[in-house]
Amino acid sequence: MSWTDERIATLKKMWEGGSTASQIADELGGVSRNAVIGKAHRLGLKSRPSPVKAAEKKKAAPKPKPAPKPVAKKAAPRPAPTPAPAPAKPAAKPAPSADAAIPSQPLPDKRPDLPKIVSVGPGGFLRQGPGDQQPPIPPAPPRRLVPAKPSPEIADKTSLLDLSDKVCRWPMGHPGEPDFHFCGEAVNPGFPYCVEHCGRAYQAQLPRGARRPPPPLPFGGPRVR
DNA sequence: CCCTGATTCGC
DNA sequence: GCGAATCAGG
Repeated sequence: MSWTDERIATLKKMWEGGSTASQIADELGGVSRNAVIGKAHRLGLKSRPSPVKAAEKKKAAPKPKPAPKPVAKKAAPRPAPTPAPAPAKPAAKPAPSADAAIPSQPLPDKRPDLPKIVSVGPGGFLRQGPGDQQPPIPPAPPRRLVPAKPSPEIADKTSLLDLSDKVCRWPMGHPGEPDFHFCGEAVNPGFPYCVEHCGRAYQAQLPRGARRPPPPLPFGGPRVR
């Protein structure tokens, strides 16, 4: 297996999305977890909450004066850009007598700060049937759209990075090919594909013997692994 | 043990 | 450049 643009794109996307190297490797197929990590490093991607590095201790890193302010600011005192300190504690909390002490709920400080789940199907499209497709997907990753537009050739094509739940995810061409992209048409509401490709994806089962020529599967068939 | 990512090093 | 082997923390 070689690192094609598409595979690298997927690697980057998933890596930055928080997927583990194992997940990425499994998704890409044909590569090991180590290969993914190695590639990620070579690409300049790095770190992220790594269990091993998390235990990094601070040693002799004296940085008491973080005041490298090269910009000589004139008489324009900044109006406190970063206030918002935690409400510490209001000195004295007037306890209402010795009774009627309504025990404030401990409130288990739950923070929905879950890691983004990046679930990319084989080839980068999300599979779902007409019947079962609803809640799980919406959490559209608040991915930040970056100026990543490397390939001018496919500038007007729908790339893996352009997929959303509003555009047709039908793959055009094959992953690995330089012009591989996705349909990108407006989806048939409720489906991951546009009307035309829904017709391709969801075909009524015909009686035996009356089969039509093989409907082209995405990518030309399931991946062999 | 399992998992994780980091690093090394022969290819 | 690649990735298995190895290392090291959780």
